[in-house]
Amino acid sequence: MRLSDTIEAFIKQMLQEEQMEIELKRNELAEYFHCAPSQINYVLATRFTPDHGYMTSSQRGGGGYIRIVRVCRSANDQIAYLIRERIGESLDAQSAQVLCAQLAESKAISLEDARLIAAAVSPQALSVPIPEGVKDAMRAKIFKTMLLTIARQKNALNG
Amino acid sequence: MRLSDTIEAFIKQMLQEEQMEIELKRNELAEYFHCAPSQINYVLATRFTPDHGYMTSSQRGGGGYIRIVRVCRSANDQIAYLIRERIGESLDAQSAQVLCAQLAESKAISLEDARLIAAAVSPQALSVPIPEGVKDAMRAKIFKTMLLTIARQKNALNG
DNA sequence: CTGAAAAGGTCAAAGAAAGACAATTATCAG
DNA sequence: CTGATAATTGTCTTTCTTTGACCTTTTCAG
Repeated sequence: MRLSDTIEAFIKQMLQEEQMEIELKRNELAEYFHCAPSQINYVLATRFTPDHGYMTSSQRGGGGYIRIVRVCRSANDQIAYLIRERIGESLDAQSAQVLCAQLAESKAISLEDARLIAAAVSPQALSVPIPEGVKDAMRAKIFKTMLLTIARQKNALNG
Repeated sequence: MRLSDTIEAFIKQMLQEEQMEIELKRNELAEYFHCAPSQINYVLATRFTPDHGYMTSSQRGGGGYIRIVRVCRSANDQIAYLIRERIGESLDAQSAQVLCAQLAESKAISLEDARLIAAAVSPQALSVPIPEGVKDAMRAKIFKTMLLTIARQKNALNG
């Protein structure tokens, strides 16, 4: 297993046990995992972004820290945000995958539905010879169309 | 016996003994069989495609891997038939709709899943400026990829 | 006030896989 | 025998991870 994954898991563990908000010392954590301090930044940059459902902030100098907050939205808000603001006209493959994972993890949609969206917009599913930019545009449309469909189906149940 | 066949058999052996899902190192496997690493890609591309009932994914970089998931299907399964025979390389919008309706009607998949597929391959979702023929090719791929995902989820429940 | 110490940030380079694809070689049907 | 198809190899590219050198901000002692 990669070090980055281990660190990611460690941080998520902390977030589960404690609560939605933790504070950590970059140097201590780096020391603990015997890695360069900037490795911590790498983990945050690749696994704790807003797309992943986290906000981070930090303070330098004596007594400095890194704060990680888990963002919590209702399922409806989250879906609406994605459709109206986040996705837009273009979505690359990697972001799509991250967003699907996040939707499932936050229980905004079921894991099964998340996998279905991920499958539909995966590079494999879209592997025809057209420019990458066009694929991103199509990915955005497919993603939004499917999200809308899921939202409608959810509402049909609840009323 | 050709090397490719040996590698194919080896991977299938792993998939039977372990479970439906394995992870392997491309370089290790290539080393083991004394062949070029790209040979592994060849085997995957020719023998572990969606049409064969497999899904593959991979990760590059340090700690990279190739993951292969077998979607166990009974030969007479309607989903398997669609993936292997019916859909093929190209599927127009109208046929896609009909197929979705039939799948739901015959209870091969749930109504919700049928609607999701229909949404994903609808003209609306695919409305970007590319030739109609390319869209049909893409529709076929999306359809098959999603069906395979559903099949996998179904038999994850049963065992 | 000021400068050293204590954080954390940035960025680029090195390393570690896997992917793409062209070129070559083997096999096989006719 | 020959042309087509399949298999094999090699080379170059892309992606992800890890490290390290250098930069900026903040605090705090004197």
